[in-house]
Amino acid sequence: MLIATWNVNSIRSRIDHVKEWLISNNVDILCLQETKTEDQFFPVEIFSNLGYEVSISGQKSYNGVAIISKFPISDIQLGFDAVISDHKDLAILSQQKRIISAEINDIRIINVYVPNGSSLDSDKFIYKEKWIKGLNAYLRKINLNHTPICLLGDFNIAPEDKDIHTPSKFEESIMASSKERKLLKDALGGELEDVFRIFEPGGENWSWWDYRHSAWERDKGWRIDHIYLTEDILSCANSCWIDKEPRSRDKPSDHAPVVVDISWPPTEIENEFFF
DNA sequence: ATGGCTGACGCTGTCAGA
Repeated sequence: MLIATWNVNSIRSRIDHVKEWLISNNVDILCLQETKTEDQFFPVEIFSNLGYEVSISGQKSYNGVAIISKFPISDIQLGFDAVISDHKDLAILSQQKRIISAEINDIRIINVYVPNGSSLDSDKFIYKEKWIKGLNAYLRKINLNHTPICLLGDFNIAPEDKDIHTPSKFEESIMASSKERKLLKDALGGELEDVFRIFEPGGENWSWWDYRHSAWERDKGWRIDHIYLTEDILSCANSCWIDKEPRSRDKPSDHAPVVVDISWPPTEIENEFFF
């Protein structure tokens, strides 16, 4: 089973790329970020005609997340609301459509678009901080159910220096600061593993290249799009990769999709092996 | 070479992203 995450920077501008990529890669579950459109304008039919179910949480112009799945989607949670209904910052966190989760094939899929934060001294950074703390509370609550979790999306944080093309140029700057890295680490709670790093421990693996400064042509990127798995599914993962092909195309998103291949559900043999 | 690109909105510019 293939699960993928892709910040498409407007689904309506990128629909042809997304459709072709889905077909040629036979992905089972695709989580999108920055769809940038209200639900009524989301091209649902294009995906349903390909045999996919679609769950969306969008807004005009900015943000927006969606789950596209070949398997039935159930127990959809839009935003933080239902999961952490008593959280102190819920009202402001709900203003931006940045998280959608659902049960698919007995896995809790949580698709996130973490705020960028602009710079560490901005109001937007305060929002980013609140948002990640909200995610932390959300994950603690979900994890009480002990369900397998796949948390994936655009985190707008490079977890380590090796996730940045020239780390010395970005010390303690946005997406690279120790403060953001700690917030993310705390939210993961020691239970969610960055599956890309299990298979690719080395550097020079980017998922985002700035549109400016010929960053793509010079391969000056960052790895800010991640897939995190709990141990129960992590042990079933076969590989994880960043597909740079869509970024090389004409009129691309500035992000490339990240894909994980999982043998799911686990076979009887594997169960016997484990227990 | 890091606010020297891109998309949305809606109009000839402004905001936001990262």
